[in-house]
Amino acid sequence: MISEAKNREFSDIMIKRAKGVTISQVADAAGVARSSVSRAFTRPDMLLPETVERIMKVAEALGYVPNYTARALSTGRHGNIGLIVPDIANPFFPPLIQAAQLEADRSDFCIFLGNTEENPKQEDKLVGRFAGQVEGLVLASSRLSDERIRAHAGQMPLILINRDIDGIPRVLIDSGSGVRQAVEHLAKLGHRKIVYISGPSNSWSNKQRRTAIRSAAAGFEVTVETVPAVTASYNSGRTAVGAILATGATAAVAFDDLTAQGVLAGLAEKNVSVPGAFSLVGCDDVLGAVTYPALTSVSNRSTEAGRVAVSLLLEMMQSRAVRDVRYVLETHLVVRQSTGHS
Amino acid sequence: MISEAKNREFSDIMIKRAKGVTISQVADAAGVARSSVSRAFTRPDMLLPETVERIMKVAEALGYVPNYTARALSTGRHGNIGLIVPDIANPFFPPLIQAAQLEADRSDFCIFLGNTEENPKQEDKLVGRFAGQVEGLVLASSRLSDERIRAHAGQMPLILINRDIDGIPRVLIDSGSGVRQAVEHLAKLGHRKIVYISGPSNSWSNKQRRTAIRSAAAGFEVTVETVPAVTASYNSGRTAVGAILATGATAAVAFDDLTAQGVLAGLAEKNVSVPGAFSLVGCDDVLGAVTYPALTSVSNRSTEAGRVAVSLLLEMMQSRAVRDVRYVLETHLVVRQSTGHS
DNA sequence: GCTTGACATGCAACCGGTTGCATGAAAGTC
DNA sequence: GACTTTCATGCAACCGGTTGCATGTCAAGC
Repeated sequence: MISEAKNREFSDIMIKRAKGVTISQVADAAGVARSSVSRAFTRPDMLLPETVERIMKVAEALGYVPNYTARALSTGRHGNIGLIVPDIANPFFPPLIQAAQLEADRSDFCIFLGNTEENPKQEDKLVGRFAGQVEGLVLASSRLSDERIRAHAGQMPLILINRDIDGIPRVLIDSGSGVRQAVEHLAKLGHRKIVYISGPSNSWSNKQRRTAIRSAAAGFEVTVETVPAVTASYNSGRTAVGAILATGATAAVAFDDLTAQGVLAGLAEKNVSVPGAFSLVGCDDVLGAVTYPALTSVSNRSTEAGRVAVSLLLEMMQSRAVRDVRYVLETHLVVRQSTGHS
Repeated sequence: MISEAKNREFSDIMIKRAKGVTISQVADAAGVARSSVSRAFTRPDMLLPETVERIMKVAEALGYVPNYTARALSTGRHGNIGLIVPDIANPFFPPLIQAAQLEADRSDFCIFLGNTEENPKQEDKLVGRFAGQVEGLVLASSRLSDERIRAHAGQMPLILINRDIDGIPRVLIDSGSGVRQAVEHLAKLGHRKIVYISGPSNSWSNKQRRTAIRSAAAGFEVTVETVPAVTASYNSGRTAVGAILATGATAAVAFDDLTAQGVLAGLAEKNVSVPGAFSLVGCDDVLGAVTYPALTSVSNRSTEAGRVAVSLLLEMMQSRAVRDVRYVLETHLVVRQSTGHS
């Protein structure tokens, strides 16, 4: 199971790592002041072109690389932004992270990633830990209290994704629009009683979806019952199946695709055919065509959310002002094979 | 689609962010030297308990938070490690990232995440960008050349995941063992000709899997043909189906589950039943029970790989020595429903 | 030919901590 | 009581850059 290289006697070698070349060494070698070397890298227009060239040549030869930490100390700018998510392993987040990173990269910013395991304490700790090292922060689906978020927003530029707090710039994926379409779709298929399989109780999206379902159902003369699934996961969906069937409903909307996937598995175990005997709709559309039957789901716009959040953050950092932005991304229903007539 | 808060007239507010409290302010307020404040936080045993307590009280009252950037500049330790992956959206990586983060967190380290989009240039750029800000680096499935990796390893502690370079500590997921089991499994089911659907040509795992299949096949009197899928993705698997069927093989092993999933879709489109008319094995077991039919796959140990890599890195950073470690994680075949008699 | 201005470069302070060494007071030794 | 030891604290240099201001040079202006 574990194997290491044979030649253990040669295996411990002291590191002879090149202790980074500094600006002073370049300055000496090039016969200029440290400030000139600094300027050659940051404001070459202040120097004679030939001076810049000479410095660059020497720097190159010596293998000089600017030290970002030192630069950050004097300028206050580190070129990093933090991104905190509750669960990287949830397929909703990787595309968001990817998009955020891409957008950050366009402005030469690096992303500090934090994973909170859905734990507010861990989230608080990470924010504190990031504080000195990033210029701004994006909190995706934060599990923190409004007060804590406000407190952190007072310390540094902060953008929220899927969390709606007045006065703090936020990007919201409005799954309400898609969820309403889902209810309408189910109603048209003849379903009269549906279940909402809820997600984490401190999730803004969960509240939003539950509310949207209730209000939409009222309009279509459909009754709704809520069955909790505790966390957003395959297993909690699977174990919720008993409770779901006990309600007598003929269709369900799950908090997210992961939960829906668990429900699909649970239904299959109980030999309830989908969509023959039961219709199921997911949310976030992260599994879509992959499940069997292919899951009808509410589209997600996590990629755009990540991109927009970072772009708003960068703008905010640059203007050094905070605008009360509320950027809403609408969603829609993607019909596949997991829904049918009642 | 886009909505912003109504009260635009109030929306631009200059930031009045608390400009961080410094050690000097705490020192003045507590009537001690800056060094004492510093020690109160880093080596309280050097000070009288009552002095520490007084300093802490003042610091608390002022809302002092140590500046990690400044600390890093003088100590050379920033408490960050970098993790670079080729594609966050590939389900192989999130569990790895999560495990790495968890392990780092246990020692109070933060993770800098980099996504290279499978692009060596981007990877090189990110490494450079991280250089000043992290104490060590983990490169997962690096797409860089051996030379570049060696160069970077000379600059800072570096651990590789799924890349086998002599002299550089590495954690390898040996899919060879699982792949051999897959070939044996297929041979026992009566398959005499199988296809290996290859992945990225610069991927170490790809080479390893291809080699393992060939050598295993020889032992079981099975012939192997290779069909390229260019990148590791759903689409490239799907488009490869024509070429796969053209070989006349009755079974295939795909570079990874994503590719296999695409192949499944492609086969379904062509009305080739799985496992009735064709058997398929994936790799990495990231989709497993989710596909239809449930995919037989080679287990992945990405979680352990992430954990072990970070733990080796931390050890290496502490000892300031580099050991030629080659940590191998074996895999095995997980049989599900996508394989059957020929 | 002297003044003025533009401009390239250098000087030195600063960012916010850390740390080796010096200092001085209290405690211990004979 | 003088002498050493111990130890809490302060001093000041340092980490590697950035930047406002001073300086010196050279060409243009009159």
